[in-house]
Amino acid sequence: MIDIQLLRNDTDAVAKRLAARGFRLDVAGFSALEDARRRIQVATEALQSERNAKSKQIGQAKAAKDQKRVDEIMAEVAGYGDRLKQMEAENDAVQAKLHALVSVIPNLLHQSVPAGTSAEQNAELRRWGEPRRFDFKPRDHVDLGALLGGLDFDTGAKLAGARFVVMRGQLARLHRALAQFMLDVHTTEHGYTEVYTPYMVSGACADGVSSLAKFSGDLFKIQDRDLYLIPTAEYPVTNFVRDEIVPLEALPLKYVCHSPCFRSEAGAAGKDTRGMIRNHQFDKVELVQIVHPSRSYELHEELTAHAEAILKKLALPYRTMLLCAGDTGFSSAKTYDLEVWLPGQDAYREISSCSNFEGFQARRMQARFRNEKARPDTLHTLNGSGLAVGRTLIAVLENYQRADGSVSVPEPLRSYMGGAGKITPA
RNA sequence: GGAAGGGUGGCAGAGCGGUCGAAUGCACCGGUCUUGAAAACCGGAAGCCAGCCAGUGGCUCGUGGGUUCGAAUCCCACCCCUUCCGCCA
Repeated sequence: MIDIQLLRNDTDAVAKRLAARGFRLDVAGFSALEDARRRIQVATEALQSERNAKSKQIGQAKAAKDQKRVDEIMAEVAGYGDRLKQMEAENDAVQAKLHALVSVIPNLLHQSVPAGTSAEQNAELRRWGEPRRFDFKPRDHVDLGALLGGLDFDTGAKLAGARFVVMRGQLARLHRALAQFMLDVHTTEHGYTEVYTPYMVSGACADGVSSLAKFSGDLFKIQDRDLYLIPTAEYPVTNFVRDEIVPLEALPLKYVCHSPCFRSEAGAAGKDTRGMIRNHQFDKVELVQIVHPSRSYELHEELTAHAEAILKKLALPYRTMLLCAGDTGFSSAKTYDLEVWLPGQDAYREISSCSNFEGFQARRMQARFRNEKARPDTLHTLNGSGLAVGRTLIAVLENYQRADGSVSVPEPLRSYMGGAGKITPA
């Protein structure tokens, strides 16, 4: 949620900043609603105050055994109940309307975010690694998977439909090795605490990190229950601090979580249908940081570097993109995407997304810390993939393939693979 | 699934219709004392919202409703936790 005070005090400026990301704020509508809210809330609270004062007097009169005085005041308060009930209902209604309006407003963008409406306008900040030159025509992961006998999309489809995969043998093991490797690096080298969480969260948690009203269609919901399959471990992990006041000295909190992710891909029909680039279920190792507002941008850079470190250790060429205004997600103030080189697609493809949400999620979640003046204050939240395991598997297969269809195992993964140096066709 | 008990401030734990947003203890912060610390003593301190910013008002004792002039206290529903039994990875 954006800062409601800021929205009230400087509505036009906020509207202008929102326009930068293509969101049109109905300024007149908001102002009218806000005026009504102020009027009704003030009036309601004034009447409540009066009621409370008189009730207190009744109590005092009763204590003084002054029955005459009690009857007098009771007569005065006679009509209050109904009037109050009506005003409170009116107040609730306008508050709900206002909340509904404000909760679907996206975050304000950081000033470093470039203008733009689509991914084409994202800014490439840096490249690392040289895409390998093949002396044969490189296969994509689907062909490699078929050759190696470890990626089975037919059985995935038989079990659950399109956008599901079954992995077998050495490829299943490589997939596991990647997740283990990432967890080990982040815990031992980058200072994260490993966590294991539920793979379903309540609607309140979902609404804490994003807008459930706006994006519930992207999630798989459990029938007849207020539970959603998580689309990323960001959902459970960030909510660790919901409704909490974190002590200052505990910051920053740094968590790493390996989990499956479930996405309906509702708006992606026909996109990336080949292979396992875009599945309904995939594994991801997620980095989450809960930080002091004064350090969020510094730590955002650090977190991004932590994700990049995995790509470097695996010697996978990648580039770092700064998303433009139109491509930055609802809750984010600033997002870096890491794109890995995929020879099979002859393109860089997203493998990690690292965002600074500033206080946007924290305000939705009521996640606070006790600041230097011992007052509750809004936290900042960060997260990033470190990395998407399925896509990393694709990247390893495609970048490490040999002419005969076998695949070398990157050095850092060999100890996780029982020392195997390569994977060969079955 | 069955039975019982319980959800109150950072924690523990009173209160069970009326100056209760809440006793008390621990922890915490400030002060006195001390060479310093501890102990002792004195004092302070919940969160959210609104505001014509005042030592102002409202809301909050799991959540939502109800009764009442007045609810942490009474009634209803729901959620969650604990223990026991059953079942089970």
